[in-house]
Amino acid sequence: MPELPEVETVKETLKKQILNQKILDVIVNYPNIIEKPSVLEFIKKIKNQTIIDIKRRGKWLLFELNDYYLLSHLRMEGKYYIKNFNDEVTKHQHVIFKFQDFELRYNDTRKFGRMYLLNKDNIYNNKPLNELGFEPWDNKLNVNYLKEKYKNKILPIKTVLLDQSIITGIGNIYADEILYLSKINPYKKTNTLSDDELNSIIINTKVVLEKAINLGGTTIKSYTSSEGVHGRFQNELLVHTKKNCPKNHKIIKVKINGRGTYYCDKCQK
DNA sequence: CAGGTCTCCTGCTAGC
DNA sequence: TGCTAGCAGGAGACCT
Repeated sequence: MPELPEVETVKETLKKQILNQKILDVIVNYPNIIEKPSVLEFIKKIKNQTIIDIKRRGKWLLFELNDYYLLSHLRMEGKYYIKNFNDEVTKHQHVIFKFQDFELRYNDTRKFGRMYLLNKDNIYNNKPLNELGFEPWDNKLNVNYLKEKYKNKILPIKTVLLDQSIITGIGNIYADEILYLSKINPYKKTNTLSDDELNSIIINTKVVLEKAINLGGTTIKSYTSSEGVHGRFQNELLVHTKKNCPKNHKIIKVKINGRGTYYCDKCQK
């Protein structure tokens, strides 16, 4: 599923493909994908807008247009495909952007993804971007910041790592990997973490996400095909979906706040 | 305010 | 073999 590294990869790929393209028309086959504004207004406003730039904030894709920002969250299964006009439209292709020579199709099996079309000014101070915490590489993400954010949290650290308002971009898979590398038990109450443990989380968040971005980037060449992206990072996972950890201890699978969680109780204390 | 639960969706799978 | 109930999961809504 798309987490920060996949979104970063999608962004870089799309930049090579659709920058400076003008949206001549848009077709919305499943209206619920469009969160704001109404579908009619969305279609009316986006017509004749040109893709000036593509950015990323957390797991959000930001398409900068002349007068608006198109924000797109892929959630579980959202993907973008470049297609020809005469390619068959399959049942999971919900939003189709038509350019002069080809089209961009938003594909989403579970229909969880969402799009916003927002006025260009002040997007970072409005929903949905205004409540996002620091990017993993932001200098302001330090031990003191986490201490302040974590001091009243008695929830398990696994749960809190997924809170996008503190650090943005960590998803379920990477949370498990970060905690393994940090040698922290996912059940550990967030407000009991030591400074060293907080520092480990900050460092390993960057390590895990950077590695995933690099691996995703290497396989992105196949992205323009109808097959989509198959990042290689999943071959590098240490605990998530694994039977044994790198030290060959048995991995435990549990549910923490409804999320499948893999960890090693010998390596993670 | 913090935390718990429900909801949205569909493809896949365990179990009969 | 074929059917179905149940599960997975990011994030917002709603409740306590």
